[in-house]
Amino acid sequence: MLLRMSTLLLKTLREEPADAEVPSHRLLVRAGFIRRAAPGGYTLLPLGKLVLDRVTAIVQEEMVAAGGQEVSFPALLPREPYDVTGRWTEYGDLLFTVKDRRGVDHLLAPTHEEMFTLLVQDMTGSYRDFPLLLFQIQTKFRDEARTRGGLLRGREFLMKDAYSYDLSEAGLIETYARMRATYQRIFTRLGLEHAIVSAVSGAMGGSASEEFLATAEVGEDTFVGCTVCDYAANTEAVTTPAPPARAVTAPALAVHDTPGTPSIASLVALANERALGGRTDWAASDTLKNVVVTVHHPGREPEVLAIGLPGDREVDLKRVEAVLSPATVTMFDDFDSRPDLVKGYIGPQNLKIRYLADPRVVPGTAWLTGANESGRHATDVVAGRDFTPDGTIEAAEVRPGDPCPACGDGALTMRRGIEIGHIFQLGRRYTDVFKVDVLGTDGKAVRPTMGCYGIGLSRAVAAIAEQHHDERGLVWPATVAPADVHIVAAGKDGQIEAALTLGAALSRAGIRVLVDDRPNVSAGVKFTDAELLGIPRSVVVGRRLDEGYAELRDRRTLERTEVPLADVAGVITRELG
RNA sequence: CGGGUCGUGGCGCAGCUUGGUCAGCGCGCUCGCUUUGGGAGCGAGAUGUCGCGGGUUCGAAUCCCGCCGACCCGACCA
Repeated sequence: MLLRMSTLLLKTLREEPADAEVPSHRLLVRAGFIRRAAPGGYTLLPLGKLVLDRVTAIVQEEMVAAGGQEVSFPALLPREPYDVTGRWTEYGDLLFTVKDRRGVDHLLAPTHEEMFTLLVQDMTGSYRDFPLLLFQIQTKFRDEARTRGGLLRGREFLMKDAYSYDLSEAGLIETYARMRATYQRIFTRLGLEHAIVSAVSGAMGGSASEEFLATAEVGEDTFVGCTVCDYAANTEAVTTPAPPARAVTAPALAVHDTPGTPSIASLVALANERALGGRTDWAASDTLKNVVVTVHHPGREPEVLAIGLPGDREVDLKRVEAVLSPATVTMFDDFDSRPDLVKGYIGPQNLKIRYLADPRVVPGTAWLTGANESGRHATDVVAGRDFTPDGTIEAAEVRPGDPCPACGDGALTMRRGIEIGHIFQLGRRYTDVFKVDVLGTDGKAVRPTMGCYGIGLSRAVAAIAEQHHDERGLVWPATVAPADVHIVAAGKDGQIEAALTLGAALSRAGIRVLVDDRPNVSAGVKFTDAELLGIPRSVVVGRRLDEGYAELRDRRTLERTEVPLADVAGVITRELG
């Protein structure tokens, strides 16, 4: 490959695009890799397309090596299969739907579980056809409420989605493990530093679920790690270690007048002021905060639910929803209709609604909490004596410094990441609804169990840019760079010709070459552009050409070395290994 | 979907409060000459439905209403 900048469709921008905020978006636009074309949609320019193709090739290669077979479905699909699985409605506003000229409903697919499963149903019949691992690389559509970050979150994006079909749980577990290892290889080859975090499986159902997060400050996902062990998890999936139950030593429950204290802060202040229970060292963590939420179970009446947690913690509704999935949860606000729920003064004693408590609320713990009367609170409200929760719930926000649930020794740290991959054991949700049965070795029907494995390819390009840049521009990993070497003809006279001659020689040796052969462009501009474009090595054919020397530059370290022109091909070939 | 900021040549911006030589600046682009190792110099040029639609007015980039779009925060997010 030999690209000449004199004819390449490329325009680098000297100034920052005003509508780009995150580094990857800014640099990809400024360096001429992408250009916005539609709300949440980007045109890949020649250089951007080269990078995406290299990313895609790596993914294809590893998927095939893992036993995957590539297929390709239409992106425009009929409604019916999605009605069968319920996703036409369950997917909600995120689903891009279209009507054809006859008014018939179609959708622009966000994922393809239905189509893959129907294909498997159509083309298999015997245990001999399994296990099966199919994948495709397809444009996916989601009517995102808010697109952001250029390629990071668009309404249209390129995704590799794979689905495995096994006839046994053991087979699924084995396939899942193989895909997990494959993903680690893929992301390592892409140069992406990543964490594998346990995730909740969400509305898709299924048991094991892990997300691959490329660490980046601009990432939308917060995940926790441990200072001691290798635990990593999405905040939704973090479990709280429960302290051991205690013997009841607290005195009997006592009710106090606490006027004007509907908030934890005001309650703690008043409790100390009045020395409730003889104490003046009340802290928010001594109080039990009781929050009322409305749980919207699909197809059922909403449930009003109370959640108890230490008063120094906020409720994290995402964590609550993760537990109660597929139900959605909102804060309850219709206190007028429930005189039994006294806003600001709710206690767990004698509640008429279901009450779930934070795991820290173990039997024997004594709390300062509401007395279920306006302007009154109670001290020494003891779990297991004065109230018994209907269960525990992971509702409290996770904080840095919280104890690690895995090793118990370390503290949790919080970092941000870009979700670039997600794998999970889907189970039989889809094979059940489509009644996919095949004959087993004993002649009896067996229902395959599924795994699902996705990688956002266009997003991965952005994630790579996010992790590999400096103040001068992009710094592509060699594995995905649009070219292996960037030859800069720095000056006048024969330098452009010499650069092109060198480029042709390298190209013949199988090296991807970009030559800056633009006439009448000053060396300074060419150097700046080379640094912005981020091709890992460049060769400057310039002032020492007459002496037979070129200059090699390393984009990452910015190191320069003089090399005899005749040796350039050899040096680069050696570096490429 | 809520809150905020913003839409003016390809890009970055000024002008808007106070309607009337305000359609302007820098970069980029074209042509000529010079220059050529760190975003060159001089000269001459081209490029705008001022996001879209309606309204007010003798007159609207400027005021009013509606819509669309972008970005940020939040909600949402296989």
